[in-house]
Amino acid sequence: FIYIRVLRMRKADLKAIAINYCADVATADTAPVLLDKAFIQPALLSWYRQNRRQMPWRGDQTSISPSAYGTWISEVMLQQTRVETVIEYWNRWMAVFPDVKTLASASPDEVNKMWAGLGYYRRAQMLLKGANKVVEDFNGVLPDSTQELLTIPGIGPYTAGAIASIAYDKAEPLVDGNVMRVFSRLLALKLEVGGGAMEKQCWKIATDLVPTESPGDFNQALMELGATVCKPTSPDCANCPLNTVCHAKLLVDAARSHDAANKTTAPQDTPAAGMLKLFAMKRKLSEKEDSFPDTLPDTIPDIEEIP
DNA sequence: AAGACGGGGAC
DNA sequence: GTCCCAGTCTT
Repeated sequence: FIYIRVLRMRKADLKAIAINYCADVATADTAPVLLDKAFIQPALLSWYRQNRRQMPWRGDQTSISPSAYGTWISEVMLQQTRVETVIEYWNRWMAVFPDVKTLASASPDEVNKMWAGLGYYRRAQMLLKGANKVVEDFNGVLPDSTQELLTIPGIGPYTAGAIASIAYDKAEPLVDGNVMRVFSRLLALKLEVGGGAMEKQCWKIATDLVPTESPGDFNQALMELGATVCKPTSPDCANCPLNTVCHAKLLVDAARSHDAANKTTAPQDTPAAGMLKLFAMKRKLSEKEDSFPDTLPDTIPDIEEIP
């Protein structure tokens, strides 16, 4: 793998290597060749088991035992909504609608009442429609294949992957905002953030990366990493289990070492901030023309958008 | 491919 | 005030 080669170089050579390397990654059509699965999978799983947050749908601090139904409810509630907000709603919901059949027999008003304050109210009605479909078409049992899950109202690609992997232990991938951010940094993807190509590439990577063993924990680890370490702003690279194989961090470190060697003033104050600024530079370059400069600029442009 | 859908926390 | 979040459905 390229990064191993780079890490063995003398610091003085890092700048040039980083520039070439950046170009390599940028033009790579398929990211999987750059993935060190043998390292990433166990590292992420190990980190997750020691650092995961407590959530009732994971069986923490609740008498409700984890179920596919409970996972479904949690995943729908979590769409565009923060974990801390969802916890109390999930607990209340599960107390009133403990299983698929109870939910299916509820009225739209009862469902709305339990959803009040969560936002995106269409989700609640979709959940009700979905419960009815599960009762009618799947004998009251949430199916375990992504293909079947996708036929249920309110369940899209992300939620289908989440239920299949987390509740049914299937090696199915999943991609959400967290995963896209983690991948964009881990592999220094030079793709427009939020664009269709970006998302497509991330699904490809996720599919290649998800392990047969503990796929649910792995997928949750990826999201948990994005939520607590590889955050949108000020990522905590020092405590990241993947910081030795992160392409973005490599590039930032190279830029910093270039600054140190040339006695230029590093525009970034922390590795984290530097990473984000370097990415901003990449964005600007890719928008102008699809090429990289011969030398890194002495000052990195202000960030416009964070990957 | 783009727009709608909600409310709350972070900066 | 602005941006973003464990997305999905509908033009």
